[in-house]
Amino acid sequence: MAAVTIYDVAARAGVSIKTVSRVMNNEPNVRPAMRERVLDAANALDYSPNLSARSLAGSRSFVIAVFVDAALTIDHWRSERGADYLSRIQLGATLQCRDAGYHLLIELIDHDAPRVRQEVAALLAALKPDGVILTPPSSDNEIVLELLDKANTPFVRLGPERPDGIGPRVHMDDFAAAREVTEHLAALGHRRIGFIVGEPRYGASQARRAGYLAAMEGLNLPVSDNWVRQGDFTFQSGLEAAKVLLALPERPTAIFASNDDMALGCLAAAAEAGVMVPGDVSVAGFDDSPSARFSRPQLTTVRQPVAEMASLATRLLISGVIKGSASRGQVVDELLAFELIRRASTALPPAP
Amino acid sequence: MAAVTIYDVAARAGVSIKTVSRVMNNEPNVRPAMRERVLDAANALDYSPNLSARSLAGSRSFVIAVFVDAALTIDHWRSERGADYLSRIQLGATLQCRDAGYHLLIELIDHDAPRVRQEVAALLAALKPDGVILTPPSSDNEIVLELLDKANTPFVRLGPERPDGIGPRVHMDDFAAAREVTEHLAALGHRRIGFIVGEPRYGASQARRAGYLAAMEGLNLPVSDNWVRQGDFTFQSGLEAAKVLLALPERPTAIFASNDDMALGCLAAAAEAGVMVPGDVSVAGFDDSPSARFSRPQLTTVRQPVAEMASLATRLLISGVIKGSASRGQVVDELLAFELIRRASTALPPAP
DNA sequence: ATGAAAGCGCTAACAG
DNA sequence: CTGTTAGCGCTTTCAT
Repeated sequence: MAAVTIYDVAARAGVSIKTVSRVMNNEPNVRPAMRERVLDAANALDYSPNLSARSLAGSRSFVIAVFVDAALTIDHWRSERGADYLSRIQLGATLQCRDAGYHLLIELIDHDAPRVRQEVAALLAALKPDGVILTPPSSDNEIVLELLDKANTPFVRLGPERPDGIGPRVHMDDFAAAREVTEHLAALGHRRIGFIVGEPRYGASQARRAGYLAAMEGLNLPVSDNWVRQGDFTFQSGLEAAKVLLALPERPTAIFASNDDMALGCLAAAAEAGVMVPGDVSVAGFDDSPSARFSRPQLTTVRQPVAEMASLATRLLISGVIKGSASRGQVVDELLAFELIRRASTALPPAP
Repeated sequence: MAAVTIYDVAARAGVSIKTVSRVMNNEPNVRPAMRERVLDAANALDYSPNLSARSLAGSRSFVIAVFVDAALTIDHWRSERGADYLSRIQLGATLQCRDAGYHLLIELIDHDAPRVRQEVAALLAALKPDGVILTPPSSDNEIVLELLDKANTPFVRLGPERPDGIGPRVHMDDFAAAREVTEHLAALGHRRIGFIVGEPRYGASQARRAGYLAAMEGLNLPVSDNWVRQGDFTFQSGLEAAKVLLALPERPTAIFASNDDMALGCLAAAAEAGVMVPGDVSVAGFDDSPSARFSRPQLTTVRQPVAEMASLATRLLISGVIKGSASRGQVVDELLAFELIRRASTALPPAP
């Protein structure tokens, strides 16, 4: 059962291995008749080129790697909640890879361990991936960006993330999305709108807060420092922040949490406090996670085009549009549209 | 920026490349002092062996592949519900791989397309993975099993699945679990217990039904054909089956659905029909999916040790306990424990 | 348009 | 214990 190699195909087709190689790689300079003959031989033998050999000899590995934060991802997997972000990435990226004969590798990286440098360098040296997709917060990790650049490995930074830093980005406009949520609440008649900030390590957290503040200012609505609470994207932090907000003497009639998990925490806090949602207070989230639809009431939130971003990133990488450090001059900055999803958790404020 | 190779390390350490190879692979027959010197050189140069070269030259590829059904997985990803099974697999398998310097590849395979044979053969030829983890329903696909065996690729069949067929298995006892759920309902006082069967293509479906029937018989409880409805593991099928069950003249006081999605369908059907859960009818599911905890009331269900199964399978593969077709004689059959999770959806039957 | 030769970076099978 | 010599299966480069 020795594996069938390019030599077997060449022998059967009566050509040189180079010709077989040409055919397998769709290179030019092969007469149609010849190509046909080689293809027939390959089919008859069930030939499939060995990836390692191709990768070793050539410049392509047919592997796209996705770098995700280890601690975060494991946490999400363990909690069986929130693994949703990675699932969407996998959906978008895997399908593209499949169509192009590529393989997708999810790699956990210890985003802020002292050994990131070594870990990532080793990964790149060992795998030599044809492209890397960076997810937040690695999209903003300068060490990672530097190593990718040095290794001349094409990569795409998946947003949201800080606008600075090198490299191609595929992202969405968190600022605009947060502004739109806030304006939606204002349009319903809310004037006292509370906000729960996300984990500060994420670029998205700042962007969303800025969007909220910009909307409030644009609408000439007052913003009290008391109404802006710090959270960290967890259910628990949302619950605690909401507790404080709901206990305020002049409490907000609406709370906008920077993500769905925290918004669910708000719902829980409201239930505990005997406050009706949306009767007494409206709650909006961000992400459109699956749980946003299982909650009672269902959450008004923002759908992020995560699968679409991953899909686009993968296509850019595979197509060769992005070419490693060679493309540093060239700017790739794709902005994808979000969508405000209005559900039952936001409604008119209570009559005064 | 040429990549650093084994020659660079050998030169710096003043030894032959073979010695470097020995050190990198933890082979014996290297004096500690020598090993130290090589390690120092490797570190100084940030050397990391090229995976493709190792794979091409040697017998190991440091890749473990997980075969999942394409249609099913894409569907789960799209619906953003149920992707949970794959997430748990990834949790268990990825962590083990990471610890051992292996990489995990999730491969979608078109389980019942005419081209499975070619698709899987190509995958094995191209990747030469050190091991393959088969998930249901691929665990039962004879073509896949045959190809794996022929390619001499070690593999583990993740259960539940049919007991027949070759190869090592890591699974849980669906029969016993279903029996336990049924007995739990009976212990609460239920005598008329309905059952919703799962998608027939899954071995688990039969096993769970058998467990239900065995429990009923063992308890001398009547089983009416009317109480056993066919479903297909979807919410919708659970909803429809439950509608029928609830409309029965002498309707069951408890419904045991073969998975959580269908159980959620039951909850929806009950709500529609104005039937209280668990006041009027108890509902139990199977899987302990995340949504089982978001539902109202929360579902009584069975927790499957999916991550543990994947973790064990990965360890078996990496450790070399399972050795491809060479091990066909040797029986590996690991049975992992499930857990009945009692939540609010099951309670005493209504007073007659 | 096709082919021959020379590696890619590593491990395997021997030699010493 | 350490080193030498061949490949692994493919792509590259350079002839033809």
